Amino acid sequence: MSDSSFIEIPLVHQFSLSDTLKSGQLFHWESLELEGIQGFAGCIGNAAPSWIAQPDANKVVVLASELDRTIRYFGLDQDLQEIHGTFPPDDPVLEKAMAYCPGIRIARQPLWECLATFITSSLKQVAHIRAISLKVRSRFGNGFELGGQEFFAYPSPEVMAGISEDDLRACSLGYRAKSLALAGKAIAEGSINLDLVETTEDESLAREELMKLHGVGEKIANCSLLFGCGNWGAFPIDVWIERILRDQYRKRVKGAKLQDWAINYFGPNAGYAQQYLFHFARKTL
DNA sequence: AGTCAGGCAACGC
DNA sequence: GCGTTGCCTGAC
Repeated sequence: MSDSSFIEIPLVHQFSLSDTLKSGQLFHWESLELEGIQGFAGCIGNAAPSWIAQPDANKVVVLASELDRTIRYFGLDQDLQEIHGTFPPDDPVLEKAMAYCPGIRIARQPLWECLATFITSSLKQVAHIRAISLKVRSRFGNGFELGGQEFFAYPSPEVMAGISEDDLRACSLGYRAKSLALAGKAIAEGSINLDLVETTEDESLAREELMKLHGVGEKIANCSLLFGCGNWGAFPIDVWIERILRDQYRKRVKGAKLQDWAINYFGPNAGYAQQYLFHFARKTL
């Protein structure tokens, strides 16, 4: 591979590849050194693997062949100032969280692999989610070679629909195997329409469509909207966010009431604010 | 050995 | 509507 296969991306705003990869939205990127540069590689959708590295804070390089895909996926084209401008003013907790990890971006994952991965995340820790993702990809997804390592795309809904629940259970999925198998079938046969979820302007319609799936509740639906549909207004509440809203923001309510408060308080990019709070809470509290 | 995780559905009230 | 309980698995 020649030097010309890399392209350096001009950074307009702060970016931290490492924080973004560790912020609980992406679970399949693996460290890979190419031509002496330490980076990370992974498949985006069904395409050949992408690779990205950040040799120093202001320098990001990617594979030229996957340039546009990688920029879009990691949100390197996003206008952070505009997003931050919609956050509530004078919020010391959010300011502290943003100062802790100012380079986090919300990725734009292909919706199906995002949804499927979060279906498998229920009541699991990050290391488990990574292990499950790797097993599902390597057993059932298309394989590619890059830099002497093998990488796998996430199996399509059609492929997933053809896998038995027992074969999925062999990927350490436990009771989540049923949900994943059913989701593949529902999407492959068209009873759940992911194109609608992705394109509709009606957020509640999109959320309801996702929640028709067995194993998809409020939290996983919101993760899919936020990380898979670019809907930065969606605000997933997991135990970490619930904890920080309770302890730092002194909110005593739960469930739908907490959700309503957060959407209203954090504004149109509430989900983006959530990502800073989440990473901050998980790493420091 | 028991407990507990980045949730959900089913069931009880 | 609200609160409780079981669920696969792996890590401590």
